[in-house]
Amino acid sequence: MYRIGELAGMCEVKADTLRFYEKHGLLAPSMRTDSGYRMYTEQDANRLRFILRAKEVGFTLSEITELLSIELNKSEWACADVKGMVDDKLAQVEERIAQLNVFKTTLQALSRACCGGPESAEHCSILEALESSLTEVRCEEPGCEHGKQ
Amino acid sequence: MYRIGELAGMCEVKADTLRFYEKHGLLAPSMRTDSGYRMYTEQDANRLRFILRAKEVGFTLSEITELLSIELNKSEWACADVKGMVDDKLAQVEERIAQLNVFKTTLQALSRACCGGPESAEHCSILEALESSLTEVRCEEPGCEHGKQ
DNA sequence: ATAAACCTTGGAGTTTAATCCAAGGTCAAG
DNA sequence: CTTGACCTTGGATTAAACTCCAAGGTTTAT
Ligand SMILES: [Zn+2]
Ligand SMILES: [Zn+2]
Ligand SMILES: [Zn+2]
Ligand SMILES: [Zn+2]
Repeated sequence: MYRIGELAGMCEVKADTLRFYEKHGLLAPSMRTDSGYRMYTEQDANRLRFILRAKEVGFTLSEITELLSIELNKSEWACADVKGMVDDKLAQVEERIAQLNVFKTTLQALSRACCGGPESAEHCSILEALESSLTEVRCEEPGCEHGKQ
Repeated sequence: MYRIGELAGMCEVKADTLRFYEKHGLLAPSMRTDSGYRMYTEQDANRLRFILRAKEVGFTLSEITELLSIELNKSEWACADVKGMVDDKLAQVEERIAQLNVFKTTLQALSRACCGGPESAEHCSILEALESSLTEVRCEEPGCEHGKQ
């Protein structure tokens, strides 16, 4: 049996986080002492580890709530349900990666187009691209060939 | 000159968003009518387009505020300053992509390990992995070979 | 002259995942 | 029997970027 601070220390979260999880229905201690202290069992600790592992994979707390409700009633759910959640999350992650790759490509083009020198940004091709269009990225600084064919 | 709704429609944002940008110092209309209506000039519209392009690249509004302050005082800044911001953002984006790739890899392993069939999730390898460790991903369903060497 | 479509303001709500605070109660050591 | 470390509660705050609302004023067209 662990007090809140012990369990928190063990799992490298803050006690506040455990209270937060309790308030949001993810993890309640199995007991309280007579004086009201939360006492977590080993089973509670395992539940917390489940939560933290699911977070590592990118599930939100509300998705984890769903996962937990499956987990403690496994026989009423099919593999398909569980795998569906994983695949949905995978699709979300992939979509976000794709969007970030668009950002990345544009940022790389902007970076390449600017000489990054100490001269005035008056003709900085990054600013000019943002002013007019992200598709035209060329450095106009005299003597600077960045971004030019 | 555009009324707020016109400019919003033109740039495919909501009028509320323009009021929000004004409250946060990103974009104020150059004039008001006698009755208090916001009137945006073509220059204001260009500033909005600048903001929206910067958002497309993944800058936050507070970064865009900084970018705008450079943009309207270009001569006091160097190319290095501007490129520095782009490169910082690029590094952030790359870091986030790397984290998401970790999620993705683990999710793929989880997905591969589960048969996704209609049978009970009692022995679902996804749940088991979350219960014990993300590194052990194997399907224990009788007859199911997913995730097994 | 009246209805529809637009605009104004201030303020509250949304989402996510905590984090922090104040005022007070509990427990073990010395 | 008093410190100090720990615990309790409820409620406020954070960041980000909107989004919505109510109550009322303005414009424009019919
Ligand atoms: Zn240059
Ligand atoms: Zn430059
Ligand atoms: Zn299976
Ligand atoms: Zn399964």
